[in-house]
Amino acid sequence: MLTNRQLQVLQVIIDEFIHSAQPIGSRAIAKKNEITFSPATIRNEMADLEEMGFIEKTHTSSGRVPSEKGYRFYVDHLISPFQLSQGEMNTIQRTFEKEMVEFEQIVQKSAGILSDLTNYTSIVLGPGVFDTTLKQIQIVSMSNISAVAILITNTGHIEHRFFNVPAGIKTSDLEKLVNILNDRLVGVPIIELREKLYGEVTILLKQHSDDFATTYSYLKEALLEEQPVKLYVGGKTNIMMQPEFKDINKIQSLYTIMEQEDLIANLLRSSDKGIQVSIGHENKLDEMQGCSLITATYSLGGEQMGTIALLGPTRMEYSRVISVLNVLSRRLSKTFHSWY
Amino acid sequence: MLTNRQLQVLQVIIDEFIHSAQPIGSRAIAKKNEITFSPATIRNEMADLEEMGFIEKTHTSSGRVPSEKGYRFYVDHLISPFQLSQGEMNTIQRTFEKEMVEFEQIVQKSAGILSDLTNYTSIVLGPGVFDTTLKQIQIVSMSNISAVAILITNTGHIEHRFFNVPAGIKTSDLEKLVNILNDRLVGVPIIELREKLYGEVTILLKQHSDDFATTYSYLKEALLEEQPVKLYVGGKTNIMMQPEFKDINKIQSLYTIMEQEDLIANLLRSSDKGIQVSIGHENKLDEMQGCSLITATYSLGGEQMGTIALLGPTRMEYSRVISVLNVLSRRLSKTFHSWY
DNA sequence: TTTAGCACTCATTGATAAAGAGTGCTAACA
DNA sequence: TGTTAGCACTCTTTATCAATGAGTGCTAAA
Repeated sequence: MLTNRQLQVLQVIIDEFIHSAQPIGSRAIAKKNEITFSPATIRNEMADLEEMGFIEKTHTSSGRVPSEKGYRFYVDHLISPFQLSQGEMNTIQRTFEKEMVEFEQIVQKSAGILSDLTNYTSIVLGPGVFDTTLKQIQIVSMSNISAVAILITNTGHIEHRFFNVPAGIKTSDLEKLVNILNDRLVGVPIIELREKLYGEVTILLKQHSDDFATTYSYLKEALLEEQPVKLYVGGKTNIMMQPEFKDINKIQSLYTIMEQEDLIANLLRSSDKGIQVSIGHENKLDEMQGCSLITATYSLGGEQMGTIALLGPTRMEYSRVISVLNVLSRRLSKTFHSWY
Repeated sequence: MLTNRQLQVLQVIIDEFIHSAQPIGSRAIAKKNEITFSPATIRNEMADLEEMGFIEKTHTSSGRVPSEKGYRFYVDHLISPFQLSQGEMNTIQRTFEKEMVEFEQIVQKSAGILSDLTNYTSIVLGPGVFDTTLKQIQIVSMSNISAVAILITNTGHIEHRFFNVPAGIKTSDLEKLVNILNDRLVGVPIIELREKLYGEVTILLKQHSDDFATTYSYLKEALLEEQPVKLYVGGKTNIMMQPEFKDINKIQSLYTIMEQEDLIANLLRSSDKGIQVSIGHENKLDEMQGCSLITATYSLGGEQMGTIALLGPTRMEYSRVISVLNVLSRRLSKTFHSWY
């Protein structure tokens, strides 16, 4: 549909605009080495490209700027694979070589790398409960009336929940309770926990004293509490360096939306496998107009575990960002794979 | 040193400026009810106040603006106690009434209240290790080569540290180890942990096998890891609403400094008991020029536990902020007191 | 001692002009 | 017939200038 020459022109416009953030005129395009035709010819092509909706003018006599449709086309057809420099690869390598035994830590580090390497804002969604199973439950009594349950999953994730204990419950009772729970629950996938706790285990505990049942009901509640999602954001201030965000109101609305972790977490969680690019209006959130969000998933044994993402202006270094995400998501998958 | 009339004028200037963020002229001052003298008189007084350094002009024929010295004087001598509205008191009350069993939770909520109530940015330093003692250590084996130690303090704070386990160590060995540790360490103040671990316990464990000693050395390292400080920041975007921060660079440098949690934590930790006000240059950090930081401490049984703070422009609603901090720090102290 | 009056200063605003970048169209060219 | 040079035109940006208005400092009168 597009002629070869139009493709060339479009590519130059977007490449240039991504780096300069300035509208590109026909003269500037003609100066490029790979362009062998005159500004007048380019103007004709640009008129066509504009008619097709790939580029826009900021005013009647301005140079051209890519439209969102233009970016979409660029991402789908024009970007060339980007090679990270040896130095950058080394940085990543070194970070992952450091012995890390903790899930959270590695995920957090990744957020840092992403934003440092791209100068955009990174968002990393920690591994979900997808195929994690319960490894152990422990209960520690804190006082006469309260105790804390500690949940440990096979992925090394640890959580604790406080709960109330009825008066008169002895430590030995708690121990008995925790033994029963461990008996029944170790190895159970987290997502099936609710079902087990309400079914099987409840029935089993019916045989015991009332106090026991009350304790269990408190504990059950604590165990089933929705845990706030873990979201790691890196390079939050990077966004302020982009000229399209020199306006404080834009920044403020973006920051405000980013503080709603649930929202962002859901956004990332629902992202499809592999690299996904959402440009401007393709994002559902109004606050993200003018932004692009690029996501990549990481996985363990084919099972999708979490998502890493970069947020920047629609005028984004797509090819660079995509390869950084690619490298890092593979790296993450590999690391997790080597653990389990 | 200052005449009554000068005090009055100074007070009006600062009060007004705090609310309008605009230089105040003599005419505007004369219009105030409590002012009974003419603009010309006020101009004379203002000239004097300026000479003494309490107020400044933005240019030769502008109205006056408080200087930092002016704010300092205002805070020390002029502010009148401020009463929170009944509604605001209720908000606080309601938040604290909700049953909260967790340290972190209550501290985090406090940060939220502070920023909501003042429209500034709140920073809350969670309770330090000051007089917390170890309640229990648990160890859970994660794989052949790694395990996790879980530390529980008497204040309900829970932490976990991963560590490597030499090949050949059995679960029963770990149990033995943890029993020894609990025997020796329960009730020990966290700040003495290092000493104990290196002294007494190391000696005690010398008797056991080499494997045991190796395991212990890994574990010891993990236990003594510096834990990153817990800092809760609320209403980060509030700062963007202040007209003095319409400049994106200023915002960026402030955000960047606030991301250095260690720095901020140290700043707060070193703050003196009670309410402390640092105005503009009184702050040590360059990035905080033009800002005021007001801190309040909360305590348990006379022992200082942590700090809550509000950060805003030097043009801050001091009287309101101070009373909010007062109310909240007392409330926090009270809550913690009722727990232990 | 206080205040009215007045000249003066400076920021802000709007209007106007000049410069410059870029376009679209037309006509000439290969 | 596709390509290009030329040119009139549009629109932004920047500078300059004048008018307005808020506010001051000083002087002299009350």
